[in-house]
Amino acid sequence: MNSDPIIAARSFEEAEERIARVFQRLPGDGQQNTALIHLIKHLWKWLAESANDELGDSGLNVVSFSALIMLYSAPESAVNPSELSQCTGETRTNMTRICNELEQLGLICRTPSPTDRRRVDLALSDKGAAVMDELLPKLRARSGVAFDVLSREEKDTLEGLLKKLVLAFEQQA
Amino acid sequence: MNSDPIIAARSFEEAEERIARVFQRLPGDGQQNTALIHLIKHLWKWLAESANDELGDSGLNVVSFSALIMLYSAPESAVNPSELSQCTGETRTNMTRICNELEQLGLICRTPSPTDRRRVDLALSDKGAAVMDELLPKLRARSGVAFDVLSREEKDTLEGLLKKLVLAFEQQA
DNA sequence: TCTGAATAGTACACAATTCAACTATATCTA
DNA sequence: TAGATATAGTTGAATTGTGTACTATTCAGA
Repeated sequence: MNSDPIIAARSFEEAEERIARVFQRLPGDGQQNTALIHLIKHLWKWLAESANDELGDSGLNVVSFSALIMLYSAPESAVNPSELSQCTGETRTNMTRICNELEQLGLICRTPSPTDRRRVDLALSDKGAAVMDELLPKLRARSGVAFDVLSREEKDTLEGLLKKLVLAFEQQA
Repeated sequence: MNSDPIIAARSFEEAEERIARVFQRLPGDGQQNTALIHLIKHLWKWLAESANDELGDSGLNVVSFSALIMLYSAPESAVNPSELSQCTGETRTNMTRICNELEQLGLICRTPSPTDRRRVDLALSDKGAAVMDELLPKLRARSGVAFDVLSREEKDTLEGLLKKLVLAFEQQA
């Protein structure tokens, strides 16, 4: 889809070489932390690029899609833009804009909260649910292919380590 | 620094709850992959926000800083914008703009490559090196605090798993 | 060696995101 | 209960990043 993809390694060897090259240039202590940061960044960039690619002509991108996931997965309960921005890691400002888009696409409905007049309750529309029914399997398949290089145990280990880091980071903030 | 920080968990419990909440809303198969994606995204967002915060009033952000790291770590060899964009994961377009900024700040020098007349050789200026001498320890300290929740063995494991994923992803692309 | 394909760098328009500020409402506390 | 403080949502300006297209140069193969 992109004419100038960010990550364009052609082969296993090329990718390894690139990583090694980056590491060579980061001497001294703290090297491993820096390496981990680079890996995490590249991973996220790839995941985002890949998802955006798959979403293609749906009019969605990875951010609006992740907002829809949250609504899709909790159809019974009301969700507010602020919660959404917390869950997705986007700013509230950006979430407002994303909700505008999603509303214009007819994928979500905004209604004033009956209990807190500052709030807006968000919900998937029928059309929104249908779109997600179609898109979710596609996206899962795409990321699944790559994640399947890890065994079940490795995924569990990775999840544990990443959670540990996220919690440490957030505790620090 | 930011008035509206993306990640604003107040406590360990709150963060755990938030993660659990996200996971609750992602039923079905592929759940773990989605969980991993969310963790990676949040981690990268936190790292970027944290670094940007530390960079503060230096006039740099996490992207221009990572470009400078590459130049700082290879002072002897010439580096081109394209290499830089590969290493940092930014588009070439963006790297051009970043180099413009860095040049205006007097942190880097652009000289035409003597061997390939399409290329531009980039190098840190003395001022650029001085700035990095000052900033690098700060940034390393900041990220170190959080990464230190992991033992040496855990970091090695994490690095191994992340590398495996990056390579798998890039191979697929 | 000539020609077509690939690469490096860039400019410009456009898209996405953030920052700062504001209104309205709710909550907390003296 | 009054006043201060915090939260929810939004807007407009500014920043940051991308898509497309272009020139110049190099490279690879007929």
